Amino acid sequence: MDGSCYSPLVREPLGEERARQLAGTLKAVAEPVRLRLLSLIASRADGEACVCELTGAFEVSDATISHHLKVLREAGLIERERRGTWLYYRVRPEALRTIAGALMPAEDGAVPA
Amino acid sequence: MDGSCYSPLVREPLGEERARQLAGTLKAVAEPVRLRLLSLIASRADGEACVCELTGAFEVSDATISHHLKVLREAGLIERERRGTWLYYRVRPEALRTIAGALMPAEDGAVPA
DNA sequence: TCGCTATTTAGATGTATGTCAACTTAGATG
DNA sequence: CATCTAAGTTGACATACATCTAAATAGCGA
Repeated sequence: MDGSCYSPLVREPLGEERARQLAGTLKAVAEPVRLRLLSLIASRADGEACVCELTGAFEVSDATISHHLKVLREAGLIERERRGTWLYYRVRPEALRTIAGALMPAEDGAVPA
Repeated sequence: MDGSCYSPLVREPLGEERARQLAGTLKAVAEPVRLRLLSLIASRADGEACVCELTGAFEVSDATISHHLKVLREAGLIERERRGTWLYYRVRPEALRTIAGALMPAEDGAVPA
């Protein structure tokens, strides 16, 4: 259901179905709070964070954070694990790599001036 | 206004402003028709396509295609050039590279188990 | 200038999305 | 069981967005 190996969209025209899938995943990422949540979780030394460590960093309500985490989770971008009272979230690097790879214009990392 | 050199969001927590910028660009891409437009233009041999070559590939109206092209253009993802009666669109690879680079989880391509 | 064609803009409409307050679920502990 | 805390769900609301039809603009050729 996820298509973990997209070829870059510059190589050949994207099919209708794949475009819908990719757009769905991208929509999950294309929101400021969700981007910061992803970044906040991913940039931790141990790669994980519990909800209580996340809610404080934003000006939106806990319910909204919970909603955004759900969106990210349903898009396959993060996963969670319960340890006692707390839930710990972790980023799924393959998912990030998939969308980054689909957008990357060329394999060689050369950046033109 | 574009911040052409994001460091990946996994490296350090994304600032509020940068998250807003990145999300804005990602929103432009996070739509099936726009993804296919991007792909259709980018995968051309000469790297460009005129509107008349694009409208036929979709089931939406010409006005809608025009709207999506405008969204992509305002996000800095494509540019256009007039030649006679027709407008030719071209992808800006740096823009794609910027968002891909911001999402890429690590420089080395190693996929953890 | 007049009309022809390619593309964009404007206004209208239905759907999707971000947000919050209030309520519920789940685990821990007395 | 009663209660406390962590996190998620529900329902409502306002805003954002994709789409269409109809009208407007911009080059080109006669």
